[in-house]
Amino acid sequence: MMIQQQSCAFDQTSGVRKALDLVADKWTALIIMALAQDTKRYGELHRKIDGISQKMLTQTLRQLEGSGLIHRKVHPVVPPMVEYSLTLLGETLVEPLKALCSWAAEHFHEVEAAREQASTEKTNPNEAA
Amino acid sequence: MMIQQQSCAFDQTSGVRKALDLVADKWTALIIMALAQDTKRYGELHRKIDGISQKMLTQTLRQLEGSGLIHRKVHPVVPPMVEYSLTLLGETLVEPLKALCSWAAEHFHEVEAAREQASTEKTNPNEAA
DNA sequence: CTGAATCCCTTCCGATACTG
DNA sequence: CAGTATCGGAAGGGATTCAG
Repeated sequence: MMIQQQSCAFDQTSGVRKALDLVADKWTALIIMALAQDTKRYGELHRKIDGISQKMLTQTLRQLEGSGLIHRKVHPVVPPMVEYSLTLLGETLVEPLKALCSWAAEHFHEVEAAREQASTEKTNPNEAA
Repeated sequence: MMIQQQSCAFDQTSGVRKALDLVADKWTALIIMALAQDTKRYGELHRKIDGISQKMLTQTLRQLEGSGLIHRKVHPVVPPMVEYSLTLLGETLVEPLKALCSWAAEHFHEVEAAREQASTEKTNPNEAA
């Protein structure tokens, strides 16, 4: 086992990995973005993100809470009511995330076009002649 | 099957998903960031990222090439030499990615502190008294 | 050097059922 | 409503081997 050290955060892998491991959870960013607008209840998140299962929602929520990015407020009422909101730390993540989403909104057409072209080239190799 | 439409890209899930599906590959962002500096050969990337296997490197490289984010230039020499570089489209992704990495560099201490505290609270529940 | 292909183990994650 | 527990398929990804 070796310890590798680097000075610049995005010059090497370590800093990048820490960011991605947090965000690349496929659901993490969705939840952050959903909560960026306002506080939401468990069911609201479940309905809003919709593709997510209870398992993944709860699991990701727990992880985000443990990482200090969201706050979980339990209201002692019946039926149970739990509200999730971003912490101050969580709010700082919204900006970079929005930057990424803006990029996607702006360029995903080009990405899909490139993919289309890549498929076409595989199908019709004579194009390259 | 239902079609859900939204006006704002990061208001709903679809736009966010497209961005994350591209970046959340655990290796994709690393490669983009590695190439952000300059053109690199296969072996250089392999050495620089280092945690990656040949399989994942090649696989991710192919995917990025197919998405039009990187360019693959084969030099007809022996031994073989292949250089990878960002396309113009790929370069547009660097900015948002750096934003994310900057966030990580700036806040990952807080995240780890929160995680530490979360573990402590589980171990010592009497803290909350 | 660059890469393809296989094996195989691990993790992810969705579906389902159950609880306070 | 807001979870927890378990099962099982699917996918991710590492190690190894072979090839041009």
